[in-house]
Amino acid sequence: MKKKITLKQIARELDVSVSTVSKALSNSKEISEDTTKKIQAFAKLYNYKPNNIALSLKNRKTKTIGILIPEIVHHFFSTVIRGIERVANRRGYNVIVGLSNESFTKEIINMEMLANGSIDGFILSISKETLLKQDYHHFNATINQGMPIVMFDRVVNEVDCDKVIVDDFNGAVKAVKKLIENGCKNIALITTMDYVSVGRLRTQGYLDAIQSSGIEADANLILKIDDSLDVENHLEVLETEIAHFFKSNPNIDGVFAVNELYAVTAMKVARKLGLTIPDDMQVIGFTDGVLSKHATPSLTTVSQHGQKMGEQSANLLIDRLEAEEAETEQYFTNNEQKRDFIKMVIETEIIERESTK
Amino acid sequence: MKKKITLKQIARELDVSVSTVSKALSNSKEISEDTTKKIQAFAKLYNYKPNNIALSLKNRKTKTIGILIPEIVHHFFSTVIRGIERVANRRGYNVIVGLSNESFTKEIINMEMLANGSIDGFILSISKETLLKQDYHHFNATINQGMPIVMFDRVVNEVDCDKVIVDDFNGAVKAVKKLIENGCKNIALITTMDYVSVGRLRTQGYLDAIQSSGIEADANLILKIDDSLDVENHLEVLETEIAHFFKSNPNIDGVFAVNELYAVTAMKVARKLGLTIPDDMQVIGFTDGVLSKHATPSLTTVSQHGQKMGEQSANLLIDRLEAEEAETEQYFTNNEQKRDFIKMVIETEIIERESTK
DNA sequence: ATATTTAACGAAAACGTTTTCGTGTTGACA
DNA sequence: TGTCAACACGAAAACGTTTTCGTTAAATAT
Repeated sequence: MKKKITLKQIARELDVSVSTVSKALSNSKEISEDTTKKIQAFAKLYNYKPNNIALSLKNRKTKTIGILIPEIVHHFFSTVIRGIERVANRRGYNVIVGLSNESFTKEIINMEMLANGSIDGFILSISKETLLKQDYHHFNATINQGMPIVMFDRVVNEVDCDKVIVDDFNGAVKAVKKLIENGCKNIALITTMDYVSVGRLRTQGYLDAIQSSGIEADANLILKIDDSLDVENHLEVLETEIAHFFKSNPNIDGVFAVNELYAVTAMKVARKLGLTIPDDMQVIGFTDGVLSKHATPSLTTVSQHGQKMGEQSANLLIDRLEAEEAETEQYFTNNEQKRDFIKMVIETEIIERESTK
Repeated sequence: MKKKITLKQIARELDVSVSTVSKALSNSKEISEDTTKKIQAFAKLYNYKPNNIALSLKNRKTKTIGILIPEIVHHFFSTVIRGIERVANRRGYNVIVGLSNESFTKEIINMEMLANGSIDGFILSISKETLLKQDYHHFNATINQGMPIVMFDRVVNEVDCDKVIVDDFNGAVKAVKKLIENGCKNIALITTMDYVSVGRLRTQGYLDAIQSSGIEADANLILKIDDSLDVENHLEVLETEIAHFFKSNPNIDGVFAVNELYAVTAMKVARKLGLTIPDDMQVIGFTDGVLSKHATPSLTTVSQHGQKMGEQSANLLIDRLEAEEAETEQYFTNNEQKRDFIKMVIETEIIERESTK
């Protein structure tokens, strides 16, 4: 077992000082060509690689960014991570992930665990419980300690930071308008409770699209699902609720659902009730995941481009980190020329598949 | 902006030495009750938290484990991560993830990036390209540097380390036997190319189950998909290949697929060909993901318990890390009492749903 | 009164780097 | 021969901790 070699060991072995080794390895012209070659050869032979931790301590930056998300077994979030990892890696950063599991406490614990030097900045999406409590002090606290945060998807006005969101409102409008164009007269909405902002925005988009088409919104055509309960045997509850909903409103000929699970389940229930899709009922979901692509019939969805969100978030964060760095190196700190916080909106796109005409 | 406070600053402010502050905060009885209280109060007021990087450097361990997987937008892998994160967090560790994207080179780059002090050990699943090249030197190299590795799912005999695998062979056997019990006479296999070990094992299980039932294996009933190509417009290729396969073998009444995508696609194609499931054809897939659960009809699958695999992997790794630690503290190193490498097998389980009788 | 213990604290090393600032030796030049 | 660069290298500080080993003064024992 050959433990990793350090500068000190190289120095001792070659009978030079640590500083000489360090300089030689960085090709400093302070060191003679002879010794430089000798040291570099030795270093290569023993596969020397500088210790990241020591570098982090010295440079006071870790070159890693922390991701904090509610859940990882979730197509949307994993695409976002993929996007983040992609640009992070390209720009020389690592990513460390924490899962809040939708819990306020775990969110805080994770943040504190990572904020003590392990990372240079956060990219996160707020947990449901935190949104419900509306307690955002931990975000502001870490920002105040000088650690930048980028929020994506589930964001909140109470925190001042860069944000990357999808245009939930317009996405919903687009979807509902498509249903209207396709001839739907009675369009239902299947949504979540209001405290998750994205659900709320999509609901507003639905209402707006309906009303702007001269149709009168009918409260009976809106089904709100409480998903705060146990997720596992949630499925049957969901099916029976939707079944009941469809039976009480037999005139429904179009459905807009705020996520793909609701949409797919709606299709399944409709089919069981003897309806054919898209002839009797057209369905559009939000979030373009595996389910949408492989359901039968495949589902028309509003794509939110998770990977792109991740990439943008990472770029925003790293841009800010490197701006800070440049600023620090400036002698005359030109009056706190801070970049303003950016709210980036990722446009949605409708992916047409078999569930609409 | 209140930057994080350090021991040195506390010491200066309170006019004591750094050592005193450190000791007071750890409740050393070397320090008088008065000063201890004073220091602790001050530390609390300024929300002092020790810097993780400094601790890592001092202790020569980072309390974080590196995950290296081929892909994250993949239900199985994300459940594994969830499992890892769960026990890692419970046992005081963070996780840092790298994605190889099924590429040999990215796998190496990621390993080298993390192996230089950033983590204490690896949990990984080998990329397809690496399996194809059969070049495992980078794994052995990092192991030789004293960094423990746990491999899961896609493992390989050439590397000596702890491994967590699912019983692919028996899982396949179980699935095929169930099809036989259910009356299937001509059972097809849809699988991948052989170089991914799990695919090979599942294929062997299929063959074994068929033969042990007295049926003669028919090479025509095996469809091998080459998934090394572009994944995105892979779907249509997949569908046409399966359609062609089904048409040339109209007698097929049972299908075992080595992953859920193949299984769901098979169902879709079968349906288009006018077959009803499970009456005309029964289908069982491997890997219990979202697709299986929400397909119509829902898919009977062999569950590989990804989260459990993750949990076991993390426990194996951390156990080894802490064993090493204990060993280091021992004065009389009792003759390299190393724990042998463990190969843990996670039993599969058949989840019965609508695609079988 | 002297010796010894104890209490309470500080100095310094160590973890592995990088970088600034010497310092000694050489050679060139006046 | 004396002065000064240039060259090649080393010492030390710094990043933020923890821990070992003093050190001083007071308290106790003899």
